[in-house]
Amino acid sequence: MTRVLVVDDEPSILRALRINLSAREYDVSTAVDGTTGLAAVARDRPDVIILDLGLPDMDGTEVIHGVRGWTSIPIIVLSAWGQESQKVAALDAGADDYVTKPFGMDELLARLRAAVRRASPAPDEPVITTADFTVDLAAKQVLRRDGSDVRLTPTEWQLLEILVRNSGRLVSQRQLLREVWGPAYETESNYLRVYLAQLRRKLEPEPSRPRYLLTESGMGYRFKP
Amino acid sequence: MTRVLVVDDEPSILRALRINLSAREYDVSTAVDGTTGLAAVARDRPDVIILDLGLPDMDGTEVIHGVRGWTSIPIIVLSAWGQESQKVAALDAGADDYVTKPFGMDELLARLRAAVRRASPAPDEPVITTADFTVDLAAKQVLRRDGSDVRLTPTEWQLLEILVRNSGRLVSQRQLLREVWGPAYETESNYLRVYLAQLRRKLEPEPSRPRYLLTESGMGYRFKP
DNA sequence: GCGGGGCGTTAAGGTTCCGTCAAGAACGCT
DNA sequence: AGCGTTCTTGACGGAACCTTAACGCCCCGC
Repeated sequence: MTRVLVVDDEPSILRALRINLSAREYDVSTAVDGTTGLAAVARDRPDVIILDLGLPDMDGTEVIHGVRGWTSIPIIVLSAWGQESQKVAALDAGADDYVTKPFGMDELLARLRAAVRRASPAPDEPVITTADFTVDLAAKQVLRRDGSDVRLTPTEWQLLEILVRNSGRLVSQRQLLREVWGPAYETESNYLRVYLAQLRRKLEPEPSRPRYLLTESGMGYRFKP
Repeated sequence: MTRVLVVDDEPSILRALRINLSAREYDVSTAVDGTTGLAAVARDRPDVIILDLGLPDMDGTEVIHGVRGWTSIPIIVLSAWGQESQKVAALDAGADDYVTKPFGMDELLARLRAAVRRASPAPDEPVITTADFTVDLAAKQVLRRDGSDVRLTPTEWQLLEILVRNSGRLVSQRQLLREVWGPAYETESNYLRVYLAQLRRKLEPEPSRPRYLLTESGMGYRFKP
């Protein structure tokens, strides 16, 4: 769940944001001035900060500098209309975006999504580990326990990937054939026998007695982690 | 020098931006519609794109999608006042920022700086070391173990940089071709064979038996540190 | 006990993919 | 304009890969 920290001294805005963000499955925390805001950043480590420039205790750019001193958490600045120079100063201080009040909630949410998207370029990096090997889907690599890597051909890899992505679940022969070879090959179960044997020879400690790549006779195959 | 591509059909805006950006040491190129804009992106590889949504030939979000399909170059969208929903659509399509016309030049410049700063930080370690050579991404330099530097052509360097930045991960041929030569060359795997051979001749102790620049037949290439 | 279907294994052919070389075109610099 | 570097393009031998067929095994029903 994405964590948002809102730093603003106006209760009405705080309330509006809390309601709208919570409704969209954000985890919201708030602070009413720069000092507690900086403390909250350090404590909560939010994924994104919404910062009002008009704070009672310190200048907005100071808060930005205070945050940028040690982290690159995205900051979206909020402030009253006009104030062109303030805008420039905030962006140059290290803010990521700027929204002028009054603002549309949809726009703020869109900018929020954009900021979070930019900050987290690696959406998922799944690695499946067994007692004998690890499968790294992002790197397209299989490593043995001793660190040596297993060379897989494109077809072998496609097959393994589907089975691993459905870890523990039974995958039917038809589905495997369709996803690897195409819909026209749904009955060529020969291919599966050949390639499963090759995968077992490369991955299983005892290929003749499979521990990870299991056959469910007449139905399909299953990867057991 | 930072390269900026401006896509807009209004000559006055084009002219104003060209003058202001050039004066601030940006390298400016322009395009007057979406089609030539997309072509210019592939050809010029700008560091940032300023895109007007009101183009004569295609919808702005289409242009954004066309760019986001293969690269994450920052996009700053320009458009007439109001149009809240357009704003949201553009940001969700992958734009990085949004400025409404009429805009202050100072604000645009500040947002430009913010976009460039976000896109090109050097947060990770820019030096990769192997037993035979070190790659310094920041200095764009490769040094042999004995200290002599390896001369790489621009294309060789681009290729090596992508592989090194994805150290250990498999990079598909399509991705390499797209990022080095552009989306139109996705099938020219010939180029990869030629340049990989050249890189190996310059970097590998035994070019015919590669240790760092590995081929995965039918899938892509991998840099192994 | 017998036959058949599903599965595992192996190996040979044919196809695709890769490494290598070289020559001409395009580019940049003086 | 001339020169050197770099990029593009084509061809070829060899390696890697996919397809296909054949054979033996096991389990199950008859």
